[in-house]
Amino acid sequence: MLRISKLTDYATVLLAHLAEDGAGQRTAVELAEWSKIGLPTVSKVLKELQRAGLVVSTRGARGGYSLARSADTISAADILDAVEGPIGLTECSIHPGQCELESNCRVGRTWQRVNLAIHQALADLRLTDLANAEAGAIPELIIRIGPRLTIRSRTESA
Amino acid sequence: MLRISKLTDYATVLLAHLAEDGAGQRTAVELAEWSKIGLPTVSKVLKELQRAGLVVSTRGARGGYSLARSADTISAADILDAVEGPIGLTECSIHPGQCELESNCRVGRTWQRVNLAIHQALADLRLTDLANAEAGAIPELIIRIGPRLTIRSRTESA
DNA sequence: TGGATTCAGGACCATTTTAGTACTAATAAG
DNA sequence: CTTATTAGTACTAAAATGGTCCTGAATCCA
Repeated sequence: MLRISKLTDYATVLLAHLAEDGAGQRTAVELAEWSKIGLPTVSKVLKELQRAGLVVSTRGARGGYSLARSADTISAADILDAVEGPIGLTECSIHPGQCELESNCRVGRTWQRVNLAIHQALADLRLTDLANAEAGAIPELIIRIGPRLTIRSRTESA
Repeated sequence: MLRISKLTDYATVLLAHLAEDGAGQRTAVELAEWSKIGLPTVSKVLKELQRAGLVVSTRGARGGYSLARSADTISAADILDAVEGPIGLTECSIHPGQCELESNCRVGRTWQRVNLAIHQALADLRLTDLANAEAGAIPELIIRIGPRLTIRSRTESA
């Protein structure tokens, strides 16, 4: 099934920590120690998040990273886009017209719509939700593609 | 953003063709010529689909491949699972407990639920839909994660 | 001013994954 | 028996991924 990269996963872990009450500013070293992720890797991820504008950094002694805006204005889609770039589900999601198969291909359009739908759903999932998962902040999660069925999953499985 | 592999894309193209009216049985050679995908690759994909039970094959002269069951009982999730295996969005979606970060990690559970939701949504997207995308067979596509927002996208964008 | 701290920007490498190929064996038809 | 066609598997090449390292730039503080 679909996968997010480890680096994206790290990014969400780190951002969720920065989003905790009064976390304020943290250095890469602190975040690495807390998360048990290697320092160089933590640095790399944070640098990418900085470029994407999700965190702000201050250099020098007493520097560090903090969220660039409030946790409920940062979405999972923002994080994905920041770390993995806007990679589509299929080649033709990003570069339409470059696929030789397109003449025969009836499935491309559908994949593009699936891609869009997932993206939009993730845009509705906020860092606040990620950070407070166990507090039951995500009471339901619905993904529906096509008119037939709706699946609901309540917080505790099922 | 999330990505499906090229092989999975090929699989949907090929299956969609097999699902067309009266397509019946086709050889790997025919499918390769029609789709413009290389023969060895087509063969590889079809073999995987056969192992997964999505197509049936007959060997020997006059052999070939055809759908194992009707196109509306084959879902996009079936195809993904067949070609890519049940890879989760994150490591801990598949092997819970093997991640050193889990103690601190508040985000894992959420990703697992996103993973599940996407999977279930794809289970509702049938080969019939993929094959007939332009006939408007997918009037709406809704993915919702979290209680806040619902996004609808009608067939012709937006 | 100079040293210490901390981030920025790359280059770089190792490993894994993905895509694609090739070869041999098995099965079926005629 | 010959031809057509899939099954299985091993293999290779290319790309993506994860992770490291080094050098430079900003900032603080003594």
